[in-house]
Amino acid sequence: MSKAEETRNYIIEKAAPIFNMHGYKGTTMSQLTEAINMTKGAIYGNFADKDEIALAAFDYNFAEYTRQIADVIRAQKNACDKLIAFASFYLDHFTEISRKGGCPLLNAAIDSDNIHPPLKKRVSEAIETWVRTVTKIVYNGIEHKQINPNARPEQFASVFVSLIEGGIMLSKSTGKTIHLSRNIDQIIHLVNTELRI
Amino acid sequence: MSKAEETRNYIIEKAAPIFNMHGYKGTTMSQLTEAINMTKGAIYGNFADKDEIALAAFDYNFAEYTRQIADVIRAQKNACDKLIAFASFYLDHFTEISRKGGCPLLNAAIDSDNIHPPLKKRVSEAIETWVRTVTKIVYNGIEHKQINPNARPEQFASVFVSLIEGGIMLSKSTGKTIHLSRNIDQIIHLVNTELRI
DNA sequence: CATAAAATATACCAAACGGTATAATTGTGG
DNA sequence: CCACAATTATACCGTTTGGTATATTTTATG
Repeated sequence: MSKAEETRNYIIEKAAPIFNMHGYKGTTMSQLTEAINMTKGAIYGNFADKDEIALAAFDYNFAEYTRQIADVIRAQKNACDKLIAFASFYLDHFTEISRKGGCPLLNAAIDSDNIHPPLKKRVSEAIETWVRTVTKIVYNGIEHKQINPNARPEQFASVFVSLIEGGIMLSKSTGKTIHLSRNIDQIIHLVNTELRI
Repeated sequence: MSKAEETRNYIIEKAAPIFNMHGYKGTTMSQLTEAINMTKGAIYGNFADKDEIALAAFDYNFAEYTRQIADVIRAQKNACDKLIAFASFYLDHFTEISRKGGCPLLNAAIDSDNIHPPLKKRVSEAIETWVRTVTKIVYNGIEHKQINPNARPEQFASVFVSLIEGGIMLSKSTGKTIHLSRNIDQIIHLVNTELRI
């Protein structure tokens, strides 16, 4: 990794939580220079504009979650257990997620809407990727006779993602973890009663 | 209603969708003067600062939904039907909701986080009010022997609100109504299989 | 170790930001 | 219809915004 790449990664790493916490418009170059500990000239030597940093920051945040979720899923063999581990990840790490400003997917989806089309497009794709991941787990479960063949994978995926995102929103906003906790319970209940064979 | 009140309401009415679409930081006084068709001096003659307009705009948006939802709920007698009508409202009016920038509760919750504590507090209270409304419907249903006494009202309420908000987020971001549609189906299914007697 | 190239800091820019003092206008009660 | 008060428009303020030209420093290479 060249020096340039290293610096670029360092900037993204520091900028990512700032953008996630304050949003695109809410994040200023001054905040970034302070957090990154570099001058504006230095940052602009590595990025064309604020947009490019914001997009890279979102990609970084999303990749970080993707990586962690992938680990959690891989650790389970049964499709139902994969889904439960997936959902439980958010409850188990809620404090940390909260400290970093909440779910980047949810934040960026709301934040980019009407103010940043390129970011919105990227968020939209990330969401679809995520829904597809859940859908695939269910299909695989059906294939391996771990999940009821009457299950509707797409239907389940939308509900699954919504319960997680909705739960994070409720718990983050009210400061009460119980909402997310109830939603994860619901997911586990759904998995065990409607999916699991 | 005095002239001053009338003007104040007019300003709020015009400002509300702007704030809902672009967020607090994303909304500028220039955007407001243009939409309201008044000069900055005139607006500042009716409001102390941007904050006051933003808070009033959120209250307006929330009240607007509260009013419509109340009508929809009142139209049904059975608690289960109230819940289904409540949820269906969002699917039936999704196009309009989308055009106005999505759910104000969700938008303001994300938008105010880390950048506007007074607004965040108000959003938090609004969310709790909303969850409590759903909870009460379930409790009333149990009381009137329309809902299974083993139902858990608080659990259901968190799931109910999350499925709606999560569905709006998914559908709004991806541009595909199907996500919200699946979630409303899930709510109806839950009501009919787990709540309804 | 000299030197060219790459990266960073300094100092600045125009534009847009939220906000305000004051003048012009409009509405209103006698 | 006049006079006073309330409202709105004009013109401006200091600050901050994202961004850049240029000087300085650091890094890599022969």
